Amino acid sequence: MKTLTKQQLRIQETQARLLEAAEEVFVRDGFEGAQLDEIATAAGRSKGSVYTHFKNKEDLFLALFERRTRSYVEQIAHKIQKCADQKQSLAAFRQFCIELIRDKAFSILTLEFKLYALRHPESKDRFRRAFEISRTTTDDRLYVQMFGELTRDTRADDDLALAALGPMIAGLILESNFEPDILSDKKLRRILGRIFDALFPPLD
Amino acid sequence: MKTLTKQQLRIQETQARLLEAAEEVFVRDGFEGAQLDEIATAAGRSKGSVYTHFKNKEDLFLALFERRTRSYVEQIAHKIQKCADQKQSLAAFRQFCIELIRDKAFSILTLEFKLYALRHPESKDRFRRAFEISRTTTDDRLYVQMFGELTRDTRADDDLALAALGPMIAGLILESNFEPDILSDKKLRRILGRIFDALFPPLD
DNA sequence: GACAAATAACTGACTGGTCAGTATCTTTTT
DNA sequence: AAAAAGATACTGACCAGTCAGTTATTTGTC
Repeated sequence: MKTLTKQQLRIQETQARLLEAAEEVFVRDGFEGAQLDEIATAAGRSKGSVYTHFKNKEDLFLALFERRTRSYVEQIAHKIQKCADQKQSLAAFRQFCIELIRDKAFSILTLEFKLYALRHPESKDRFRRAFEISRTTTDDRLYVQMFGELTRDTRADDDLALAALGPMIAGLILESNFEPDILSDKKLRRILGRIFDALFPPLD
Repeated sequence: MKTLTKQQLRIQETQARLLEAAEEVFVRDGFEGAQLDEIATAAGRSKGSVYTHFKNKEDLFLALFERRTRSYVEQIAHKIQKCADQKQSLAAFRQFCIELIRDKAFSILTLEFKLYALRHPESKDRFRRAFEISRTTTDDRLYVQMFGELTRDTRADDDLALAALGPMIAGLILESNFEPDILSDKKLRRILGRIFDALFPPLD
């Protein structure tokens, strides 16, 4: 690892600060509602500085989402890789789902992001790529780790299960973040348990 | 039904037109992005006219959502009531879910609505009430119709099932509307089938 | 004629993006 | 080692465009 110059360090810090502040403001006010001035100020910089590091508001938004997504993908990949068998990795995955669901900021960001992408077809490709990060990376590793090579023949069914799991989690994210008093932690676990059992019946 | 004067008819028409136009624009551009001017023009009226019928932008948005929700609630309630037995009403409900999931405009509206409510605690109560319309009304009727009085003793489990069903559908709405090429109609039906079977196992 | 709906011009606050100038760090020259 | 030259992150004032909401006026119905 090569040492960074003072300037490079400063750049890194500025970008990190801007992204952190951006997350707070974007989550609170949404893309349209967020003001670059406020983000910059919260980051201890000026608005012009945002434009030194990012092309425009959208670019900042995208960078933020990519960073967050990448971080999550790395986390889950790391956890799954440490697991000894399929049962264990399935359990790890389930636990991970709960954490994901409980991450309110990320949930809102994702929603906001999807809505934005939907409404800006001209930049849809860039956004799609950001989502691909999570989909492709996790899916492949999960397949091998959770279902193993053994289940290749029943892959069609696993496909269905995975296809159902995504929406399921998205839905729980919605519900738990928007009506937190309705969906207690205990209930969330029970629901997830039931869903997992239904979608991934134990092999026999 | 009492006959309406010409003026009253005109008012009704104006409101209906405004709401229709509002739906189109709100769905396409989101709450912040939507412009009252465009809504009014699309409705064949002027912006000022919006303010004769609605308090402000938020009020228009809310009215729109309430109308749509109420309409859906009435539809499902009507369909379920026509069913002869529990099995039939469960099937009707499943079919209804598919229609709901495929209603892109309503899906986006709901999301936008939830995000708005989340960010405007001062009017959270009004919004909550709008959601209550669907929750309470459907839940109660569904209980009796789908599970009947017989299952009161196992109600705890049904509670869980219903609690899981909401998010599930919300998730499918998300997935199917934002990545339509991924979730085909056939797959959607299969997923729903699996979920329903898992959540509402046939009584024996 | 009274009253309310509809119009259209207007206002005022707001904000994304720009840019000329400054401060700070790095590289080159002597 | 010091100074000069170069590079670039950063600033902050500014502008042009936008848009929710208001108001004065007109139109149409009962």
